[in-house]
Amino acid sequence: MSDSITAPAEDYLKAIYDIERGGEPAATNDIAARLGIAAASVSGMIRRLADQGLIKHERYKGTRLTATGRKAALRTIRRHRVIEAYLARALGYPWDSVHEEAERLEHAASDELVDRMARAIGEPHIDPHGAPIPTREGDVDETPLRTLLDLKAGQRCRVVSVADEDADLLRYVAKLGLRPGTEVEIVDRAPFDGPISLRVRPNEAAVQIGPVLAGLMHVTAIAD
Amino acid sequence: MSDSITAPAEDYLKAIYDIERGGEPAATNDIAARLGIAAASVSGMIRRLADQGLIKHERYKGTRLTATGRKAALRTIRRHRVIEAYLARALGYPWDSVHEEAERLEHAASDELVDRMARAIGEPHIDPHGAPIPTREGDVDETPLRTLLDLKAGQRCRVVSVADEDADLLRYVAKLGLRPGTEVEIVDRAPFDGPISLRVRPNEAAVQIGPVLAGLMHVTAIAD
DNA sequence: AGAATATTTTAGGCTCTCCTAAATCCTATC
DNA sequence: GATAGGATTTAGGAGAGCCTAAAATATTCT
Repeated sequence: MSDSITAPAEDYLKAIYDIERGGEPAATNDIAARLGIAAASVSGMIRRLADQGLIKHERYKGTRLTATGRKAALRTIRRHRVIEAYLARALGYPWDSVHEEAERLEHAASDELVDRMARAIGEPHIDPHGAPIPTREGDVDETPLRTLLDLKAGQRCRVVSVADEDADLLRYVAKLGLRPGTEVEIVDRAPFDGPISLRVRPNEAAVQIGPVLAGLMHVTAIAD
Repeated sequence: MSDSITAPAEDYLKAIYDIERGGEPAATNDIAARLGIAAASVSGMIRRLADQGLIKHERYKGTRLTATGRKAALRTIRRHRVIEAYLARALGYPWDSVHEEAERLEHAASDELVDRMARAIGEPHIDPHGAPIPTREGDVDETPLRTLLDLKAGQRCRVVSVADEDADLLRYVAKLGLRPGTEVEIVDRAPFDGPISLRVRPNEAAVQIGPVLAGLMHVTAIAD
């Protein structure tokens, strides 16, 4: 069975894909941190994945996905995001709790099921957090996104996605009115990594968010 | 983690539950056959399940579920059957292919998801093969069912369920018009375990089925 | 450069779930 | 009531995936 990809292996591939999007090969430590396991355990799995031709690893340097590995990662990501979208739209799940359920289902659902789910909700191209859903063929929009940290006071933008799956955080974001799709104006930015002041709705008080949260809010600038 | 039930353990409990319905404690060999693994492997798992208090095992005698084990088995069976029903009704799965998908999902789906699925399709009490769905509380109809083998020529009955999940077999059963709910009359029974002749629809030719298939067809007699 | 620090890998262990081969126990038949 | 044949269990082993502790390598700082 050296060709079959186990559930943990799928998680590694997803993690490596995400980290690698930053440009650099994925460091062992970063993979370990993202998966919440010991770095030593990652070394072991890296060997197995490399043996399967899913990744390319240079000792002490880092890890990159091969074309095969990338495809496998995107398949898992598609499953995950389609399932999230389906749970939210077809079964009434709140957006802050779809992630956890999808995290388990993505390893058990067949491609057939995922396709049926996608069809049932009209072939969505984003998940409930605004992240793009890869196509069956493995194409995704990989345009690098800006976050609220990249904008200056006075600029306007639209929230595209929230780069975190923590339920509490998502609930907080929703409470502030910052769900994907929302238009926002940067009212003010305090210096020294201070809070950012946003106008979410005209004629309402601005809301303040810290730089950590701001860095998780993917946005597109809106030409004025 | 001695209290958490792994996916393989859930499969053992389901198997034991099914076998035990025959009245006798489940034999190691029968469990092995049903799960498609070596008998020696079953001995090992039996020890673990007994340690967890899920089963009672008497060496060389057999295995029975404890109350806790029974509850766990029924929870898994509920998951499985709700998922089957949901796949068929909400996602258009053909009845012959829901089993395989449900077999994997049942170990990954949360109770929350299963309940939402059940609600979405109107809290069904049977799955696509006619098998009863246990309630959230773990109650099931365990009335012993008769099969076509228990009836004589001339008797009429209604197909309740098909006790097999093989896709080809299910397709064949459907082709004969013998889906659960169908009314059937025994036209003739050849002796010496010969074929059984059934009238499925009035004014149509009788169909013949062998004793193996007949033994899988659960029915209730209809008072004439 | 050389030492201190951080990262990564190796070594050795553990659990789970499966395997085959060999013992052990039960039962049914002669 | 001994024994053959079948069922069951034990013994020993394998691979996945995790762990901690220690060794190896890379990087950073003085």
